Amino acid sequence: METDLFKTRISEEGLKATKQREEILNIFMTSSGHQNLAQIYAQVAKINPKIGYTTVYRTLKLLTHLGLATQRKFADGETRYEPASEGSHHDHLICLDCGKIIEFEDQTLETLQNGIARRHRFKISHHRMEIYGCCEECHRKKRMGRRKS
Amino acid sequence: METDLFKTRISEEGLKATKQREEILNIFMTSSGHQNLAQIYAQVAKINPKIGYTTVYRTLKLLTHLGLATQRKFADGETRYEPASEGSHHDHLICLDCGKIIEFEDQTLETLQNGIARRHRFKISHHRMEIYGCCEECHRKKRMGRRKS
DNA sequence: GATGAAATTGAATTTCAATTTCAATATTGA
DNA sequence: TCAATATTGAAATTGAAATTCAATTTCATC
Repeated sequence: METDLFKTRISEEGLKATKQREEILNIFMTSSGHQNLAQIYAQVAKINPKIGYTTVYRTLKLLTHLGLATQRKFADGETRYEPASEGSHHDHLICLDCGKIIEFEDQTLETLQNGIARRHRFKISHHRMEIYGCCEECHRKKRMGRRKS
Repeated sequence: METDLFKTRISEEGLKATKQREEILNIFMTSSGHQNLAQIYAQVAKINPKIGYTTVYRTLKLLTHLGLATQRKFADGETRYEPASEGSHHDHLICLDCGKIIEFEDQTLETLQNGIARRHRFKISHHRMEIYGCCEECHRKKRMGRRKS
């Protein structure tokens, strides 16, 4: 379980492993990813309603700091979190109709960005690539709808 | 001047061309781009302090709707605007040290995203690619600083 | 140029997520 | 166990974005 890594990392930082943090960690790590705070809090509250919103907020911030979570901001401006264990680097396809977020990895993209950076004498820290549009499912639904009318 | 296109577009939409809008448009179109509302408002206020923050806010929203401005949200979450006339499509290199935003265009990237979308049976509307890191200037400064100490 | 319906303005307010405060409580090492 | 220190969670605060509404302006028509 991630709990061990969590305990190690947390004591390395001189912080304390609490019931709440472990509970939030477990729920979060087994969650589907790309959730906003309200969604994560809702999951936590279902299991332990005594844990406050603030604690969930601070724990996600902590997990991000510890490298166990990744914070994402897509075009809608909401802050979302995903467990950091999922394939170290990937980008996203985002459906504008249903909000579905699909992850993808592309080695060519990584190579390409190196070239772009080199041309501008820019030292890369990280990048972000998002493709917005319509997912297969929504596209199919649209076609169906058109046919019916 | 863009004012003519603005007047055309605005009457097409059944809206009205006002002094404030024209003034904001002129200031914005000749600005350096990638500014947030507060920065644009500050520029406007310097020239005409009677124009309210709200009007600047609504005018930028309007210009975006008319296709004369583009709204951008980078990782810091701030909403920025750039005149839409600048090369129709481009992406950004963002310096984490000085905040500089460099635009780039890359045809290979466009081709690449088409492939990614096709593999996921995804219909592209648009994309966003940002590379974060350190610009040449800041990198040089860092090296200098290190040498001195 | 005058008129009035409709749109716009701008100060103030509201919204809402993100963040901070602070007193009560829990954790950890000695 | 104890004390030092960190954490919790309700409530308050912040700040950008968005809305409200009375006063004002625009513009097509006369």
